[in-house]
Amino acid sequence: MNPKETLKAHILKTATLNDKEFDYLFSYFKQQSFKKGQVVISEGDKVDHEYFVISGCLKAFFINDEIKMYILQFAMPTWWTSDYGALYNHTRATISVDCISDAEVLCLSNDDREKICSEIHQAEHFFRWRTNRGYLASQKRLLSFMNNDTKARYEELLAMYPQLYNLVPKHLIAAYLGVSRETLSRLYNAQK
Amino acid sequence: MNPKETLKAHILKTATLNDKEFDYLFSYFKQQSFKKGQVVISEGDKVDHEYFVISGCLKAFFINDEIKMYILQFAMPTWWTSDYGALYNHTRATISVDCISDAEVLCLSNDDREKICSEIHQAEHFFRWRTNRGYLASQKRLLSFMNNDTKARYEELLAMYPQLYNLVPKHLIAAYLGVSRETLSRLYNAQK
DNA sequence: TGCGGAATGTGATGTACATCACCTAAGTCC
DNA sequence: GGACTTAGGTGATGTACATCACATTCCGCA
Repeated sequence: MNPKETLKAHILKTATLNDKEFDYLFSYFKQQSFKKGQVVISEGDKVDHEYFVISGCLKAFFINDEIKMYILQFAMPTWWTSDYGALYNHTRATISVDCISDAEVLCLSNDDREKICSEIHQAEHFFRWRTNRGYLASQKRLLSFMNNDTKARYEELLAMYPQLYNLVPKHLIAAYLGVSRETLSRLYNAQK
Repeated sequence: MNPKETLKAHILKTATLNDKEFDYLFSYFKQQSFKKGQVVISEGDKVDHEYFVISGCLKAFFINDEIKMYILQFAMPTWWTSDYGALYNHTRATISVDCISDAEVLCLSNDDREKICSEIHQAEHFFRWRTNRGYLASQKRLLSFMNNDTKARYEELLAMYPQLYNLVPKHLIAAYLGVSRETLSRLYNAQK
């Protein structure tokens, strides 16, 4: 499926737009290609776009003072990613985004999103529901963090996204789970 | 400030509604009073309302298999609370909500919210931004969980909401931080 | 094709936290 | 106002994880 059809199918799941409206909306998106390892948003950047993933896999991550990385999100096809804190509050990026594999994305500016949302009620409806799903996912992950040990969270992650096992190096999985790579290694190499 | 004015001021911060539109929107809210300890949503309930806090403090929490409680949110005046997962997906409550103190709330059904959102574009706009803020807060808390130790998270919480220190028993603070009450007690009673 | 860096495995050791057990003080209810 | 419950403090002990150190394997690239 091409980028336009992918986005269309994605949006029509939650909003009702006719072809003309969708074409108008789509005209604000720019397609971009990235190579594996390429940086999309770097800490300190001015952030004014968000990204809809067509193919490949990106990661959104935070690096703390001790140069330790925590991954907030693996962004797979049909997922959206950016530093939303910086995007909405017009502050510099604290979250970085880069590419785990070659990737195709559709890119939309914050201003254009707000313009579309104010012009097309159903577009605003779509973005409300998209954020909603993100909120629920984040809350679920928070609960899992408090309630489950590392092993349970690891199995939960792989059950939800089996592709990650082959696609993503283990030290990045560890950075998503919030444990050291050594601990993760010991976990799934335990004899028992 | 009375409930109606409180809600109005809250909504007008992010949306543009004239008096007639706001009065119409407000007509869907029902006012409710709760006593300290009273239960608003109990695990297993059918959930069809969300709650806007006028006064007092509620908590939204999860209880795991070992009867350990984790607090997702302390809901203070002008905050919204519910089991949003259950509310949006029409499933039974896994999150419970009850009152830490006597409380006044305005209550809105899921159906009515969706009706209002489809009728008034600016209402949809408001609810998009509300969810947005929730999403960003949740993501921030997730990062804090991965990056900071308990002491730092405790100080972060009290710096952000100083009222909690007197309003909320310490074992509930511990349940919010995701540590045992013993650990929290030792933390701030340490001599050094 | 072979070199250098990245990814991964594994042992030794330290530490933050949980858990259990028990104690005291402060509500709260008939 | 005494009895019972709830909040909170503190010691002893166990454990899941981090950290450091080093070995090994993999893999892109000049």
